[in-house]
Amino acid sequence: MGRHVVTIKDLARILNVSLSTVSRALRDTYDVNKETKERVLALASELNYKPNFNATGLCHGSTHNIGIILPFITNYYFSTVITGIQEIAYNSNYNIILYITNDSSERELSIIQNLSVSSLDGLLISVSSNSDSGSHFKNLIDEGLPIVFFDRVDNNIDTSKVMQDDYNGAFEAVEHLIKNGYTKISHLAGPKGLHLTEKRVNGYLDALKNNNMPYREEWIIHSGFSQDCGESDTYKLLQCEERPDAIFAVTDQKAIGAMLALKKKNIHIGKEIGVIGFTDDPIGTIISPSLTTIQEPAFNIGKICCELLLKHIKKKYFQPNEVILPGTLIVRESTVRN
Amino acid sequence: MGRHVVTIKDLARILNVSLSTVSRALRDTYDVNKETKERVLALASELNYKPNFNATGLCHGSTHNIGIILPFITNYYFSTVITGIQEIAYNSNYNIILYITNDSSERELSIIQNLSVSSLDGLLISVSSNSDSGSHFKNLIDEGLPIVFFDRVDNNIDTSKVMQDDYNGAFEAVEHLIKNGYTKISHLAGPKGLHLTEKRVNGYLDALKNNNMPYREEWIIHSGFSQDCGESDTYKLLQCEERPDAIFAVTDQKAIGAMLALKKKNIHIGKEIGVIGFTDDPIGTIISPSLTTIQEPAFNIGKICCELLLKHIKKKYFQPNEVILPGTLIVRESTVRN
DNA sequence: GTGAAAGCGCTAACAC
DNA sequence: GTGTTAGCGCTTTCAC
Repeated sequence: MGRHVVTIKDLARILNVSLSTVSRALRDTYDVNKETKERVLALASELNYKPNFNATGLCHGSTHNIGIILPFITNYYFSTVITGIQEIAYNSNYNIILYITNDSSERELSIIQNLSVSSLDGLLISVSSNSDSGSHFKNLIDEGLPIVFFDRVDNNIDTSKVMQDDYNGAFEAVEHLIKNGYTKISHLAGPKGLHLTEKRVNGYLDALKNNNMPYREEWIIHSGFSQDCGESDTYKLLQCEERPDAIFAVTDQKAIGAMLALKKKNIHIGKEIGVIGFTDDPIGTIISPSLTTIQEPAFNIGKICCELLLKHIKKKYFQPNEVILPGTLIVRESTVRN
Repeated sequence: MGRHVVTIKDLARILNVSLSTVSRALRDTYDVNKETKERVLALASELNYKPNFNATGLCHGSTHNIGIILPFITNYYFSTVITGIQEIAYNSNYNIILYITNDSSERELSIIQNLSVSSLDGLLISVSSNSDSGSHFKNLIDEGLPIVFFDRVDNNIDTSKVMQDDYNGAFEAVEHLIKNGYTKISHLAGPKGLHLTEKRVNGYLDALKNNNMPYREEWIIHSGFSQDCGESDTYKLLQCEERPDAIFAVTDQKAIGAMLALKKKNIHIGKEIGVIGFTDDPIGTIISPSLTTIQEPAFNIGKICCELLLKHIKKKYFQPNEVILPGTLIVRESTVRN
């Protein structure tokens, strides 16, 4: 009961061999008498021996823990990314330690400042809006901690990054609207200062330009990622001097907010105003009309950023790598002008 | 660069005092000369000293890590519970290590078997469907690891549990349907063998009985928690000899599936067939008609189970505690017979 | 009030 | 092929 866990010492005592022999047998390394090894392994499994990670960690200077710092887990995108990360980590025998910032830059800062570098082998990060933690990330990197950014990256830091193709996704979304006959296309953008926001805005602007479509400053509104922001921004859009006939939202969440606003105003989605999102949250198939969107490869982003991090951990000087995964246009009802 | 992290030794050398003095100063314990202490603290903060958790863990036999084992994180309920857990853990300086079973009992088993008890101070668990890990949980407990179950509990194990009031929630859901004039009430139940499933079934049955409502075996269908299950089960329900006029679904996800099926069959939700769920997933306000449901206190469940676990960790023989949190009926459009 | 030394569980030279 | 020993970073007696 009293929490006595079996140690290597117990095994050695019982089998009447030395600690090192047990250690060697357990790790299947060096030459150990086959028979001895089998006896050790048998006893270990019988007594349910498990190595103490604190001890192995101390010896190796490693912990088999990787940290994840991200804004939220309560949305489809992030929870799916984590599931992807976890898939790779699990198969490679790494634990994942979760830190949630609630998209608050203060919380993010406090997490990083209190982070014990020695209790982590590596770190996966998606920064908060208005993050001012750049220099702290740099400190961590200087202390030798491998870091990979995903989705919301900090562009001033030279390390590996994994993200969807924000620019081309936005470009494709807007071209889709244009092809379907919409001519006054607005954009519900993300918070300013986020790399992802900027990329999607640029994709939006370039698609308009490339197709000689009109652009008005009042058609682009920056705010948070929430559904509520999408809803209230849409009311503003409806007040525009020149009312838009289509909305490209930076995320599905905001697109859903927009649709709710349009419904409340009895505006026919698709026919009167087209709506396209970005994510492919399953909710887009449940809402009516269903939501056209750019699908993000969330699960793969999780897998790939974890794989990349593990490479960094294994090779001391692995070259920083930037991976950009393409999105896929998924056409549904919200952009059909029937 | 070469990953040299500042240690207590560095501080001692630089300040020309002994290791123990530094250690004592840092932990604000024993008598340390006020001035010495200040010097140590100043240098520590200047050099950004962080204790090595592996080392402190080894000394104390503790790690400040708590594990969470659960089926999924990609749904509203679980991701919200985790956010609650994280809130408490963060404030108490504990890390959370995430293990996802994908609702597979094999994966769950493998996770538990490979769990190094010595790398965890405690464990929070929501079991997978068809879990057969009971005896393994018992082993962990015998080894002295504090465990708290939440939501999906294993009833054969004597330890703390935190859950919503499944029985009364179901009871209230069904009474609500009855009050609104529905008389042939069906139940899309969860997988057999899960305590939660059973409780909700019992609440359903007792509410029918108490109100002298008819009950037919064909009106209750057991299957998984997914939306797809809800959808296909609903088609079965529509084939019943005596077609039900209301559906109580074990979760909002299944209720959503049911609504989708009803919509495809052009059945008027509310008027022809009422639908009520259990969770209060935000999607219930987005779908049309909006979904009546029993709200689960997911965030609080997370907070409370984490608080309870911390109590177990601190007191060696803390009495197992069963906490049951009430749900709240939230009436929306899907149960209105307009 | 401070230092020396042992030890947490394990690994890794270094002997033999 | 196996044992001995030092040491990872820190805490904690036990001296002084």
